Amino acid sequence: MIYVKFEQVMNNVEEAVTEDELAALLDTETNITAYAGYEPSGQLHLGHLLTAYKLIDLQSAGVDIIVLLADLHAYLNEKGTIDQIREWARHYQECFTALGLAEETRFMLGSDYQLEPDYTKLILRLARHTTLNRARRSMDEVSRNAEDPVVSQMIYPIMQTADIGYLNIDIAVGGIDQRKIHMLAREELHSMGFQSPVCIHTPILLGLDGNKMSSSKNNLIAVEDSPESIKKKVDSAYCPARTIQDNPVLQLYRYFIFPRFKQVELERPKQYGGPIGYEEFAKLETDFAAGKLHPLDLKNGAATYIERIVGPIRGVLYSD
RNA sequence: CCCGCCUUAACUCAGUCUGGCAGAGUGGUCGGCUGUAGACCGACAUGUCCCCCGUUCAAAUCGGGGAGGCGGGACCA
Repeated sequence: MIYVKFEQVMNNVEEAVTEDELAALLDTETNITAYAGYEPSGQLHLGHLLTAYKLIDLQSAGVDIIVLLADLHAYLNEKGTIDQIREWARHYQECFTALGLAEETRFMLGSDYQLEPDYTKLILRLARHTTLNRARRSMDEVSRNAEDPVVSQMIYPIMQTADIGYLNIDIAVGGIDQRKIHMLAREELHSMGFQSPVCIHTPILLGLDGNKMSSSKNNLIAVEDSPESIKKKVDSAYCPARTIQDNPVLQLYRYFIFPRFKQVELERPKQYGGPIGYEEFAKLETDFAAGKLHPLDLKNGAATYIERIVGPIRGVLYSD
């Protein structure tokens, strides 16, 4: 049973640091806590879902879940005014609830505790032990302006470290872009007498155009996208025939569709072979690589199934 | 506190000396070619020229004031 839990938690994960520690944690009887933090800014998109679904995996493995709506982090990272960010935070919580996190999930707003004296002291201790170079490098993948960083962006990683210690987190979940901050946290927390968190890192999705995902380039699918919008975005996605390397449409199948549907049925015009079904991603990928599956049929199916995943979330969001 | 440089399209930047319709590349949108997208070809759209005041028939451009960024200097009993 434990092995099954571990397999589920490790599915579609870029890395776990370390797998042994993770297995040991899942093996314990005592309650353990996992968390992921999100900067509330911009629409929630498929990239966010990757970590959110990982939290759900952990939840079903018996782990307590904290979702941190990191309003102060977003502020420190120049994502907007506090008021704008709070507005997004409310929206994020609605989205996370809608997408299937269980009722007992704890949602926390960073500012609810990050201004407490004890927390502040922890920040100062961490500041005392963290070099500027280390803090800056840890933010390379997280901050937008790699050059000309502001001091607040140096506070960001030590606050994230403080969160993990302060909230007694056993497992920190995040995209692989969080890696350097998490490694800093493991090192610093350990040397300061806290336990180091196990870290689970999900892949960073490629944008639909094959480049880095960016809200400003409109190459991502948001949970609020209409079926028409999803269809249009998938249609225009980069998808060279027989190429499985860095193919954003195949990513949709790997990370979203197959984990949720046991049987995937793709429509296809008779002249090209008629409908075809798959039970696992590997087989679909092999067929695509062999040229047995045309990109357009792949896209049509992806749009249909992604809508089936995102549609219900959108439905809950707009039900009131 | 002092000195120098920078700020123009979503991005990177020309243009400022010598005032005269706001530019290029990348990106974007639309179309053609492909049973998808990309590539390629064709077309289209970019805008608070950092802000304010002044000079002028006319200011991105000249003068004054200010803001933000970058670099240096000075201070270091």
